Amino acid sequence: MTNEQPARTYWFPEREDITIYGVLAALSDPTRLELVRQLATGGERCPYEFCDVTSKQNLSHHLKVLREAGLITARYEGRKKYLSLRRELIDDMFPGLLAGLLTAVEALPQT
Amino acid sequence: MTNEQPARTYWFPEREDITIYGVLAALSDPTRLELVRQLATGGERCPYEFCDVTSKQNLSHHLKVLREAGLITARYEGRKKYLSLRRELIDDMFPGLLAGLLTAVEALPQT
DNA sequence: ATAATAGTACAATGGTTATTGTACTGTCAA
DNA sequence: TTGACAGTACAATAACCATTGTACTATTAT
Repeated sequence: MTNEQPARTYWFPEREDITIYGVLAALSDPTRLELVRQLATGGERCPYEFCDVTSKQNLSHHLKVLREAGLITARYEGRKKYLSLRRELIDDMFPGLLAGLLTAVEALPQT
Repeated sequence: MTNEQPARTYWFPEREDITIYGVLAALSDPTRLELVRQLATGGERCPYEFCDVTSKQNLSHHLKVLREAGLITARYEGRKKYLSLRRELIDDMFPGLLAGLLTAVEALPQT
């Protein structure tokens, strides 16, 4: 049988569902901050490209946290899944926040 | 007997002890974000001026978290204690972070 | 001295969360 | 069909944390 929809679909928060507390809490974890850093500097990524960051179960968990906080979105192309930062939205809601954060993260001693 | 020192002295982190993770974690709590907001907009404050934010024990706890994260410092003048943001240090280490954050917090629907 | 004020220390509790192991679904290549 | 790959769901555990209650210290005012 045919399935026109992507294999799995999730809930993504709208603008009014996103809070500064949720965003900050999502960003306050080293693993998630690293994911955000790579998405910010490298653009779209597939989840399996983050396998060196942590285990796949934990990766799935952290991606869920980032998604529910409103920080990332996903695009399905064929059978592949591409993650990306919701940069315009976050920059519009919290101007300077991501920029300042990424500047600080890039200046960290060890990548 | 005389006591030349302030009644209580604490450890305050130096620049090399301050991490982006600690700062973000400290800022990801609504209570602490409110304290930081008031310190940023109103300048120096005495702890008892925050009694309307939460209980004094909890206030003491959150101020400790903010202090150990490197976000605030204290000045003793006579018997009074004045809290303030370590604004120059944070702005130097994480440019744009506090500014973007405070912009977002000030834009929140309810203060 | 006594009471009031400002602040902290400590224990307890309930809730959250990061991590791991196991198991499952769906897709692709052989 | 079989196996490998990509990803998720769920349970369990351990750690962390926000909050509150009780008790304590130190200082000031009466």
